[in-house]
Amino acid sequence: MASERASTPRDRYREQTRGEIKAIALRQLAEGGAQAVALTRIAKEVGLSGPALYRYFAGRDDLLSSLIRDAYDDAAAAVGRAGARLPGSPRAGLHALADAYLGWAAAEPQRYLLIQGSPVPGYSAPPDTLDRARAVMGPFTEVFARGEPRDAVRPVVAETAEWLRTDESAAAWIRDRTGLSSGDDRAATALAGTVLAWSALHGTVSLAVTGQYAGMGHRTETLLRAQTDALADAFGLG
Amino acid sequence: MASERASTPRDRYREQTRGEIKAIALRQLAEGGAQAVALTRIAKEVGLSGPALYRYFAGRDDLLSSLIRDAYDDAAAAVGRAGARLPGSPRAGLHALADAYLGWAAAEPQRYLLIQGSPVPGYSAPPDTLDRARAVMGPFTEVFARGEPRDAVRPVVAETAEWLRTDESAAAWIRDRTGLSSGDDRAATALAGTVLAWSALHGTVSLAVTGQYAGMGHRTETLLRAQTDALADAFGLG
DNA sequence: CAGTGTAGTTATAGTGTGTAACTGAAGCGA
DNA sequence: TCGCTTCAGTTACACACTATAACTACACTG
Repeated sequence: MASERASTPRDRYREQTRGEIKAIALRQLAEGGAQAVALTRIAKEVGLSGPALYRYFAGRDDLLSSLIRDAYDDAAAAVGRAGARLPGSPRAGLHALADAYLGWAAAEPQRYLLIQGSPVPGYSAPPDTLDRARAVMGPFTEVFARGEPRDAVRPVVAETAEWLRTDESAAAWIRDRTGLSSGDDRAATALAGTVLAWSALHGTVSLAVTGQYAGMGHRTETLLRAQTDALADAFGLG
Repeated sequence: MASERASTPRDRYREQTRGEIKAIALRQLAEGGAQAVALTRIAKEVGLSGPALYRYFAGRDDLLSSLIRDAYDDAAAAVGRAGARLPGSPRAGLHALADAYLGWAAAEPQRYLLIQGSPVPGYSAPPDTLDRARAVMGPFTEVFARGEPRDAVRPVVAETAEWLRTDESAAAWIRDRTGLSSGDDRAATALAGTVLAWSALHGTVSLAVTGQYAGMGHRTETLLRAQTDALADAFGLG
């Protein structure tokens, strides 16, 4: 995470302090959500006095952005690990990826909410967020590339094909992940499935993580499995 | 909303001031999200000085709770209006309800996030929230009561049936809405479909409302239609 | 060894929630 | 009508948090 190529002792010390600050911030995040990450209390804990933290982070937003980047990378790694050993059938692959996604979110609820929860107005995401968000969902493209869209999702595939025709960045991403050119129908299918999977996952996972299924007799895994199975049916995944 | 049966002039005055405060809070909410609702700035605007607001609301949480209650009622009314004139086919009915849900959320994004966004840790929802949340989704039960679950969603229906057997409050709710007894398979189908619809709607609508589809070539309506069509297929809605 | 950059300090400003103690007037019963 | 109570509203204050400014002291570099 923190580049260990720090040359001078000063740089090393700096990196170490930055790391300590982030570690405490991460704990505060886990305990009370983003809202609970407070520079003053971090400073007290790390043994510095208030404004000293501004030597290490430009401000609270900068610190949160750093946590957000790490969270995206961590989530992408978790989903990526599942993607690296996908089972043969696309449907089983989709389930494996969805389980990995839910598993990470359930293990790190506040970090999930940090990247997927409702953004606080006033906070603007760092520009590299799009790439990182794509990285999380990347493995899903490979699964849906093998789909054969049914009626329910055909309008989305059509819209996605149109999008791929005009957005070079999205086309390049799909090409890198699947090797499919933006003219290929399968590219649009892959991307459409990924977006729909993201939407479905987000719905169930965020409700689960915020405890809104509490008091209902549902296991989150069962709900998620139903969503992904319905999606797999809609994409004709075998 | 505000009971107009206030007897004494004092009560009337009080209700009026409460209304003014809520109106300003609502505007601040619309402009900057829940985080932007600040008692001090409300006080300045209404011409009072700070602590005076505590005569009208026990605190910031109390004011937000009041806005939350109103938002639930408003959302329930919007979905309920669609539910009152449902078309013949259950699938068309599901689409109409989903459109009404999305329509309300898109028209009032910050109020939608207030009730469905990630809750701020530290804030605890008022106890009558469950009833209000149920009221929003109520019309969906009638649509799914006519479903015939396919493989993808059968495990959820089974879990729901078990839940209905043990939770009298949930059973009573379904009975009131659909007239189905908790032993009836259709009761479990209705409730399972509603929970899955809630999850799918929440996923797509909250991503749309927080602008996370921006830059993608998707219309939210198309994505939502695909989700609901897939769900309709999974429940065999004609 | 002089000069520079940087980690750290205190002081201060600003914004927000919330409590305490007081003031003054409206409402009300005898 | 007098006097008590209730309540809207005030100022003063405590506390938490973000952030900037101005200063100090040390370490590194030429």
